[in-house]
Amino acid sequence: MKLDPIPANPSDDPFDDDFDIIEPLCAVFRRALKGEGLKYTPERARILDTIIRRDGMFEADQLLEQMRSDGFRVSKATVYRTIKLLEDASIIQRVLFDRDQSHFQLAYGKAANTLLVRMDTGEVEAIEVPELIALRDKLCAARGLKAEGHRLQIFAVGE
Amino acid sequence: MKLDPIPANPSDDPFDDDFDIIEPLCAVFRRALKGEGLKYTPERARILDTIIRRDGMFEADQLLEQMRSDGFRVSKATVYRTIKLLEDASIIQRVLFDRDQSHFQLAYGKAANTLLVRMDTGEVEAIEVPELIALRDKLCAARGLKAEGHRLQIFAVGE
DNA sequence: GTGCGTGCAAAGACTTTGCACGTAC
DNA sequence: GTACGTGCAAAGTCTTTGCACGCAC
Repeated sequence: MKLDPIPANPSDDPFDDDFDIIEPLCAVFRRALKGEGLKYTPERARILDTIIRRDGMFEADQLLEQMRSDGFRVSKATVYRTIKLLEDASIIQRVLFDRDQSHFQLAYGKAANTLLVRMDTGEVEAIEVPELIALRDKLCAARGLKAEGHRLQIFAVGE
Repeated sequence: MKLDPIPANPSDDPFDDDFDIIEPLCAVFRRALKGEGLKYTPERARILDTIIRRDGMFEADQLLEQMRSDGFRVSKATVYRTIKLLEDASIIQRVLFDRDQSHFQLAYGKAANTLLVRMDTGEVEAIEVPELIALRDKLCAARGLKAEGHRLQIFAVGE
């Protein structure tokens, strides 16, 4: 994929009002930015909105392509920079199951560190596994360590 | 890291006889290569041997550096090409917990899919967690799926 | 108005590939 | 002797960064 120069924008104003129809997360992001002395820009709002609409795993340039096909002017650099901010704000999290590219998913409000990956359909579902915390803490304690987090990916197929 | 040109070789003959002191895995690799009509070369033997001696997680250029400091002439390209062959032969497996680089580990004979990553020291230990299989199978069964594999990373610090 | 943000191009980091020469079989 | 392998350099990908202009606060 090799698209850097931004194509002309079909709609004149890239900043219109329905970009934040999903209020809560935008508010979270806004607050996080303000806390760092950073600004809530149309581009950042759009990017988060696009992520929310996708509602699934995404890659940086999927996001870029989708935004462009939706008629938004955004640069690759801004997408990457915003992804980093969203990660810092714990609104999205990096997944890492493909060696070529980083994948991300919404993470806010859930500790989505267990993924059920369907190898036949490609679907990825974030699931809750409370038992894992106990298991992980036990394993660490047995070695004199303190668990700070974990990540589990389960690969499955329908039967 | 930026070292491509191979430095002059301290020992004249890069191919001496103790490169395959650990017989079994070399034999496995040799057989796998023969099966594909490929050749068992000194470089390939050395690379596998170096991996076995390390006995832990490794990255492509760690391998390269170690081989060079051991006095072997090998190129980056050959290391990458051989890693791919070893992966195909299921002798090593790719780990993916760092977004910058692929990590690998010996895979032959064990299913090392749980990693304990020490965030303070950077150490990574592959551990066995039999309970995980049952847990994972249960989660899949509850959704009408069949588990094919899993991968767990636990992040911890000393206390 | 100031300082952060954006787009663009270029640089970076890891990995892959084309080519000519060399070697395992 | 032939086909595969190697080293080197260059190209490829994904991601990051320097810079000048622009906008949110």
